[in-house]
Amino acid sequence: MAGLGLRMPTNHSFVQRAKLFEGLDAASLDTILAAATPRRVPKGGALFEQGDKPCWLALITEGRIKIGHVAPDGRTLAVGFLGPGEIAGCTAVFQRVPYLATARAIEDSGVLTWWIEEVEALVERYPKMATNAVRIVGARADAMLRRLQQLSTESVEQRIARALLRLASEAGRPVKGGVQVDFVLSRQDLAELSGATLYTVSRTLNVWQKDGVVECGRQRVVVRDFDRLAQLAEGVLTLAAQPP
Amino acid sequence: MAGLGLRMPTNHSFVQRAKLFEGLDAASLDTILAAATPRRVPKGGALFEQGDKPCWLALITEGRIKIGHVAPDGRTLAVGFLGPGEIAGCTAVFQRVPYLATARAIEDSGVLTWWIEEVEALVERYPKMATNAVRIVGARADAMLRRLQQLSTESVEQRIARALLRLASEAGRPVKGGVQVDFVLSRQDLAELSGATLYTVSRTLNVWQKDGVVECGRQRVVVRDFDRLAQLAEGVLTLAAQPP
DNA sequence: CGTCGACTTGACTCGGCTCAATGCGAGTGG
DNA sequence: CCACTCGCATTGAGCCGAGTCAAGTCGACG
Repeated sequence: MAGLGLRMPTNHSFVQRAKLFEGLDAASLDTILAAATPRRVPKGGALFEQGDKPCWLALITEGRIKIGHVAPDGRTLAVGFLGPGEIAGCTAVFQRVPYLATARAIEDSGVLTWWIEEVEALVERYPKMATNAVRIVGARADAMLRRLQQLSTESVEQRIARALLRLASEAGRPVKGGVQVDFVLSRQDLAELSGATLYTVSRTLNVWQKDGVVECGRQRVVVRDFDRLAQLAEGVLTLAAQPP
Repeated sequence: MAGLGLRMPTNHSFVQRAKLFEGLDAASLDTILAAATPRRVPKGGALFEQGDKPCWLALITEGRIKIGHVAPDGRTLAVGFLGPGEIAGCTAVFQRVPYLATARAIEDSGVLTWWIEEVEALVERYPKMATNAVRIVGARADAMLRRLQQLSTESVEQRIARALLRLASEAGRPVKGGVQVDFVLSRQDLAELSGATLYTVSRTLNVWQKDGVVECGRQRVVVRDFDRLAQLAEGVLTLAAQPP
């Protein structure tokens, strides 16, 4: 806690805004913040690894964390990308089961962490946190169910469109002529998010680019036409290989 | 509460064993049971429908409930089948969001229900319930993630094998020469569980039957060889259409 | 300037979906 | 007790979306 200097107020505001601490008064928030350890995670570093027993909860203050799950056969599924204000590790920590995914920084990041013992003590002291946790975990379960539904009924093109739409709205930065996903995003990442191969993602993106829906470069995607991307996601529109 | 007669002790034991009420003392359990309304749900009846605003939580005491999610385009995904001792509706009720799936009785069933207002009052009074709820919802999120992984990386044959394996171990009744899934289970149901079509399920099951792994009839499946079914689930073994 | 990782593109293959026809078992009502 | 019927299940033929593999090209960075 000592030596944080100017960063303290910033951390305070993150804690204040986090859904997990919603409804708590200023004094409680102070106590909670006092129990946190700030950490830096370099690009490529892991916050926790799939299979590790749960040791801490992390509130992201800066940077971007990729949550990924790898199957026994080595194939990877991207669960999501988390940014400032979001919490990583909560399903594992609150359930006291091993992390079911790996959290890795895709750029230099900063987080606040709470040891699992502290989390449990805090929950005991502030029961409101438990009900907040149910909502957070529940929302995650809902999101999974929706993805499951989409994966089993929709085409790859639709799923890629949905993934992009979500990224652009959650982590979009306005640039001239569109909205850019605000972190490095490879074709491989998009493939892992949408349950496709990087080849199919590449082809699809190029077709869309020719039609002006997106503009893309090396590890970078700009959404140019939200409406048409939404239509692609709904399956109303298809651009993926029509005969000449 | 009056007029339950002999059923009371039975209900009590269900409440006692439910994960949601774990760690509560007898007096608390009595209070909780007193707040419950027992209900009968006829075969085909709905306990709640996808999209309804959450009104109650249900603990199943008898019968079998199918949880299904339908996509806008009408295709259905089976989330799972719940039996005695399991709880339906908890993700929606604790989050206070509309039910994201429909719960329908596939045979005449009995449940204990708690109105959402009562649930919230009980949680307020017994904070332990909130932490139990986090675990239940978290386990559901985990299960979804695992299915998502399987759906995006494994073959249809593997997924059907997994679905059957789970059903047989969760709701299996020993019969001579194997374990039978203890409720009516159509090919369509298996398809919705594994993300396949009923045609593929039918074909797959027939191949397995010829090899003695399962035995199946109208809305009925008996697992004869657990080991080989497990191998099929892991992808170590394949029976699905080898050339003569 | 060389190397390496990200990306593109083409050719080929095939698992599993679609559609359509038919079979079969279990209730139901005469 | 039989015939009807309805919903579940089987089976075949055909096709196509998307995965796989193999060569590339391009751009960044040391």
